[in-house]
Amino acid sequence: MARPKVYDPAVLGAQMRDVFWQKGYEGTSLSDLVAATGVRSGSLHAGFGQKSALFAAALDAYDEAFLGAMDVEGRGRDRLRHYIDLLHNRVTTDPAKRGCFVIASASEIDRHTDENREAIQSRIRQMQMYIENAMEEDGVRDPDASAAFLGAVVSLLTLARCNVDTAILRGIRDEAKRRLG
Amino acid sequence: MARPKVYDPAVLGAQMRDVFWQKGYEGTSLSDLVAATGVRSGSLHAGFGQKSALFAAALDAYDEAFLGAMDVEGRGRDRLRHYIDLLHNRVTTDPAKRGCFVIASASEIDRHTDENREAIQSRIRQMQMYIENAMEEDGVRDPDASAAFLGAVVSLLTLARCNVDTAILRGIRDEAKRRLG
DNA sequence: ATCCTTTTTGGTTGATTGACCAAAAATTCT
DNA sequence: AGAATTTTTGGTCAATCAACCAAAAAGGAT
Repeated sequence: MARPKVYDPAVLGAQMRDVFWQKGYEGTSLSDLVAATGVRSGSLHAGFGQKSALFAAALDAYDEAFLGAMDVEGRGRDRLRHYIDLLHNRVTTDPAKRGCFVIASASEIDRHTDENREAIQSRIRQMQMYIENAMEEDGVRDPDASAAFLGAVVSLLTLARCNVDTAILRGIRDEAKRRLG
Repeated sequence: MARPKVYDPAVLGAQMRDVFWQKGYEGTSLSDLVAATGVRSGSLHAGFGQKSALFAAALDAYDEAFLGAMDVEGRGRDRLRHYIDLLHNRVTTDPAKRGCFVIASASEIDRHTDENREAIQSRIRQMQMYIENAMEEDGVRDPDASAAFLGAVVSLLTLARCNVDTAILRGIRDEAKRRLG
């Protein structure tokens, strides 16, 4: 009884995610989004809301890549070893060197709305809990080791954008695995 | 034989540094800079050049805080232990939670000019060499340990902005020191 | 005191930004 | 076919952006 949407909100979210991912929040304009999606600004506003809502949708579309990727095989610290291998591999083979959308967004967290700020921080907290839970599968509760592992993930994803020597990224990965015992 | 500058370029650089530091590169406008410095945009352009040159000056004004702070007492890995203590302390007591200007700039590195991109990366490289040199003072050459320490610094400075549990920041600091032996 | 040089002022520029809206188009249901 | 409903189109809107410039102001040198 109504005109159907011509775009798929899910693929639209993914397209916007890629733009925000590469250009940052302030760095992407509405017209950037229009150019990347082929959807006019009027439709974007009607379908989602203002810019901050577009970003929220982009963040949702990223979950599969960041938190979803944590569903990796193994148990306990084995899963963490596989996870950081996966991250390192993904990050070093990305020709665009985009690093991680969440971490990049965290670095410009001041410029987000309260709502999106919370959404970003929540994802980092989820990462922290994922790490702690994985270690507890081995009966290990070591807050400092968890923090160090989270730090390794964060630094890996940050430095991936910076053209640093690849030996550094490898070193961070290997040390993180070594520390797990 | 000419009208003297009414502003001190050094303090002007420091003022601009603080604005860029808090708001990011794209996030700060010329009028932000004018408001913070009291110097009109015409003078800024005449004295420095376009926006990217203003940022370069701000980056220079930061060196004392980032690389200059590495002149901490001790030798070898002792110096690294003091350094990360200093960083942790500085970062956790900053009410504005600004983290590190260089790391924050690295996260939006795509949006900088080639020149500033290089300036940012160069500072990270300097940090890496500082770490390696410090370890070599103890006769230790351990690229993975250096990478891990650099990772700890980067993650500490990144997460400092994100309202994460302070225990995480402490954990990252302590693990970095522990790994040094 | 007057010239000379440089800084500063105060403004304009054209482009771009995010936000919004009314009218046209598209589709399903009756 | 026509009514109802939603999306899309294409545009406007004020605000802001970075960049630049001519003229006024401020000294130091002579």
